[in-house]
Amino acid sequence: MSVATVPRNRRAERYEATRREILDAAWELVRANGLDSLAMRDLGARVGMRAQSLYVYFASKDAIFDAMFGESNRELLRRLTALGAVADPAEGVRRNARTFLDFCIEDPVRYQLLFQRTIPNFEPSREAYAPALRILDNARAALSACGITDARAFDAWTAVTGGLAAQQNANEPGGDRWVRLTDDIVDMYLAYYRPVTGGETT
Amino acid sequence: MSVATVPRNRRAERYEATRREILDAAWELVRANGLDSLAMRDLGARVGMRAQSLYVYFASKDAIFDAMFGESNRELLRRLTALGAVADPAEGVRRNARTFLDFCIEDPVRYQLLFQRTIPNFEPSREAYAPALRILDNARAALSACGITDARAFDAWTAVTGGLAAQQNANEPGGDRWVRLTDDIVDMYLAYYRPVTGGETT
DNA sequence: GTCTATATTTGGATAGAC
DNA sequence: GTCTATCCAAATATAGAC
Repeated sequence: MSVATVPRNRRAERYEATRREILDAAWELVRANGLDSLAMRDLGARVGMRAQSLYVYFASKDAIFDAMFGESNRELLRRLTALGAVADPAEGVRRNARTFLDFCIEDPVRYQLLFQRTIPNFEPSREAYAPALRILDNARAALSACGITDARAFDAWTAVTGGLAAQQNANEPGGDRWVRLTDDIVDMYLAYYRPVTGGETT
Repeated sequence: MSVATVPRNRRAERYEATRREILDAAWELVRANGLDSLAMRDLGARVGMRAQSLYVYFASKDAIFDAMFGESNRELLRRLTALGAVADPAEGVRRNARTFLDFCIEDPVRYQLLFQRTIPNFEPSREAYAPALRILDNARAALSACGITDARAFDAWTAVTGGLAAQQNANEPGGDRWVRLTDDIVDMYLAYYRPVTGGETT
């Protein structure tokens, strides 16, 4: 249990801190002006640099979006895995849905970046995208605990939960007109797709 | 029953025909290259004009998008009203959903224009948007015939149908992995939201 | 009604000095 | 690692001749 096995590297630390600062500024700007109008000039100004200096920290504008995409995905995955186990599998599904939807509506711009893919030419890297797969696995596991394992049923799940988020952000960002229906929608879904034998057994 | 009460105006007809030509070319271009990369230069070239000459027919690029938005909305409304009456109200709901979803997936770019609102700064005019309200009324009427009149239930309806379209176009444009679930989703929805007394009575 | 010419804006990115 | 100086490209839109 050594206290400091890894020698600190002040240069690298400073570099990382600056990257972090740039990303934070980027989030502020896109929340204020929209995803598509993030400009390197503005971003530089926000952190007290010229646009050109940003290229020391990020290879391109898309690399900045990619970092934002990646950290958002990791955050959602973190929240979902933090939920832990519950006795009632239906409650597990409900919590999964609520967590997902809270995440989607608390920052519409982040939602747009992750799920709408509206930035011209931007394609997330495999690394940034990876957590999304585990997020889906997480939902699949929650449904599986309810005895729902069918692939079509899972597609129906992504459609109904995604639909709530989409309607909310498109028609009433910041409100709760659609997301407050989450529990109803989960009830409706489980009533239809849960096998009558019920249950989490194999 | 006069045959030609309105005198033809060859000049105006030519003008309208050219506008139509420009819009058709715009549709071709956005389907090929994406909504956001529609450029006046390219559009001009497509119809054999310089970009500048397009301004004789449309005041701005947004005016072109607005015309596209309007005609798409009118087309969807036309299809929905053409459905007419059915004996079984549940079948009416199903047809409404199928018609809507077919429309959404047959042209993902049109879907994006109407429902994703991803073009920077573009806001449809009131006139172009108007049919959307009647499209919603149409769905409300179909559900109402099933005894579903609650506002929350209607929001749930737009979420589940919209969710199918969104998932399909986002994850598998051109495919049917999600839209083929339409009838299941309608069954699920009606099973949950239809009052047990059932029925189309007043 | 179409053209040429041009204004204007915007924004990503590189080279090289310090 | 930050700067100045540029480059380059793309696009919308206007003015005015023909």
